[in-house]
Amino acid sequence: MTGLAHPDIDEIVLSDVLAALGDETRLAIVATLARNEHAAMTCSQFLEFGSKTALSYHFAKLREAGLISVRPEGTRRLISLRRADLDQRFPGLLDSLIACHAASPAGAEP
Amino acid sequence: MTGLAHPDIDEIVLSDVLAALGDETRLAIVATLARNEHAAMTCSQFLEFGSKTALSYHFAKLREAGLISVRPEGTRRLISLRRADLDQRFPGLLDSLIACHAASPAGAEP
DNA sequence: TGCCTTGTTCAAGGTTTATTGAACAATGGA
DNA sequence: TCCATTGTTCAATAAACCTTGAACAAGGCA
Repeated sequence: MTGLAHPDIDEIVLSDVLAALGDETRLAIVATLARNEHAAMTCSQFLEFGSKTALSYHFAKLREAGLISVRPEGTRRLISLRRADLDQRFPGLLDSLIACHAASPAGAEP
Repeated sequence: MTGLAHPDIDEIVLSDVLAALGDETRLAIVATLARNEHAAMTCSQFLEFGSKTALSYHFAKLREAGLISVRPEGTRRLISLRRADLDQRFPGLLDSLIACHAASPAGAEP
């Protein structure tokens, strides 16, 4: 088992975080996670954003950048935003990003 | 002349901005511009970050993403952060990003 | 005029990215 | 046990990325 590597808090790199979010799909995933921080979300709840394979790829990107944590639970994976870790490493950044995305989502008025 | 196209304020896209900043070189360029917002900067002041050609490429990326404006002046180009435009489009984002970068620059302690 | 400086463009190259479909592993329930 | 569900891995592909060096354009100054 390779074991679902997550970077430590102080291994989270700003440019990696921004590169991970510099993609509409991953930005939408993170925004969705932020909107549902109370609930535990699984990969299959994001199928509107892409195929299973594509999602697996994007979740790996987000996990390696330190944005999300992935915890196996039975046959599925519970996904969550690393809100506390990110707030500690980059205070205010996540809120700022999410507010900006909410104010101008990808599919704004034509 | 193709004419140095700059996106309008409402054409600036969040994921494009983040993708542009998801690169150490461009992040460092923007941080430098933010630190010297009073002065007018030219391309050659950034040679520590890469070759002429590489810089030309990165400046084009930043310009197309809406982060900087480039104004020809004689034989050189005056580069500036689109601070006001960005603050209008994404309030607080630029300050947040710059603060995060300043708190954990690329070349932190080994 | 001629030269120097500043910066762009081009073609080439190697790397990384994002997507797809097929095959696989593991859990859980009938 | 068999089967459905969940999600990963693999190989392949097309596109985008970043860097390089050589060549070019244009302004300023002698």
